[in-house]
Amino acid sequence: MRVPGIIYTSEKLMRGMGEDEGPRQVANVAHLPGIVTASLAMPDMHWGYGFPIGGVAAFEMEEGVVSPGGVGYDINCGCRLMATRLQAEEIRDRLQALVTALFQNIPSGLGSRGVLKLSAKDERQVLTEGALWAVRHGYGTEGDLEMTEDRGVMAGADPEKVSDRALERGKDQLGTLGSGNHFLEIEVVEEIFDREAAAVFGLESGQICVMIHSGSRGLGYQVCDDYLARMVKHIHEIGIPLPDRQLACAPLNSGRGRDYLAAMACAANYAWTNRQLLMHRTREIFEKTLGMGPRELGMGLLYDVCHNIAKIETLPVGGKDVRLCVHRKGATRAFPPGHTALPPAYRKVGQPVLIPGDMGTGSYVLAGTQSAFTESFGSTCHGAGRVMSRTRAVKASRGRSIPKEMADRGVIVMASGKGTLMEEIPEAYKDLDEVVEVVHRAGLSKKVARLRALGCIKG
DNA sequence: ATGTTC
Repeated sequence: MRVPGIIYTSEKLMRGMGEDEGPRQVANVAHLPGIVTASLAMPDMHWGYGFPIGGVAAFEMEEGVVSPGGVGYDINCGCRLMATRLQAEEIRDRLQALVTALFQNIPSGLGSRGVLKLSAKDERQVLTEGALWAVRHGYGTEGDLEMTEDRGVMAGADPEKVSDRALERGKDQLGTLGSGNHFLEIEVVEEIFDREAAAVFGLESGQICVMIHSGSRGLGYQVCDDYLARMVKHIHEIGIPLPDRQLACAPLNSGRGRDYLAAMACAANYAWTNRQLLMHRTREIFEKTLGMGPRELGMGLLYDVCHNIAKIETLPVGGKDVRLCVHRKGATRAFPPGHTALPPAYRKVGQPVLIPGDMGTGSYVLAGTQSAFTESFGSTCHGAGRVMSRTRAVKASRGRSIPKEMADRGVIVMASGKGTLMEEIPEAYKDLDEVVEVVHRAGLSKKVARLRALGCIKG
């Protein structure tokens, strides 16, 4: 190991990890060339492809590497939260109608196709412009871009570096939710922990919000797969033996490294466009179902932030500002108060951090901190994190009616695939409250509000 | 996460 491994966790969460390979993977990552300070993991960490999910690793630009496994298969998987002007009691009687309408009008599930069929030219524009493409075509407003991390566009995207197969998979999946842990959820603000930050973010108790958790769909998957294959082929050129082939990577200053970053940026832009379209459709569905106008409904974007990405960022290392390639795989950016990357409206309190829970549980809104900036490369956790494999979860769900169990917990869940619900049972995940408590106490982000799920659509 | 191994 070139640097230490550091896991932010609690005794309870660590015990729950059992034989999980995550901690070993934290150590494996610490072998990579150019890694800076430490290989980190957040309390929601668990086994992933090469790098642990919930992992953070930063590499210096000259000697360092970029690794597709350090980003994950779902490039720019992330969350966006919309804050409505509605109070929970106003929509109690319309909740089922809303969930049904969302389920019927938002394509979800494995291989789902969207309403849009992109021309080759439009798809290239999506890949370079990101969420701006959606806004230019009438799906949302300039204000939405203001509240999206990096305004919903990553620089350096080059569609020439994206394979024909990835382009093919992407052309009809825009505006689709996907499968697995992805969801669109109607939630109510249940508890406020930080009144000042909540007020700045426009959150109040009893308020209805909508959380969208989705990513870059088949296109991002294909980009990851293509570049893993290419990097594994040249793995010997790294010059040192790697503890795991799944750590396949390329020097940041190599052709392969630059090509991956250019293709990854395309997938990131696709994901931001996707969440922008999902949000626009959600606004239309709320308006139609409730018979209300946009003014009355609110439904402004509170924030959109990704949790699977590699980004070139300037961060303090040993008291000096250094340009680094920060890999966040199942980890969320959590930039501090005053940082220029934040929308001016939020600069006083820090970046909104959106933490999706497991199915039907709800979400947290946190705020980024100065300690995250100096300690964890401006990063915090990304969710509850699996504690059970998908296959184990399916086994544990046999003979049960998951929708009924969710209904008994007071959450309406509609899903296109029965298998997904079985994989996503709450007991397959860690305790979200415990995960958030760890990052809060460690100072990596501070609790602002907890939202409880009311209705949820899934793949 | 993923047209769940073209």
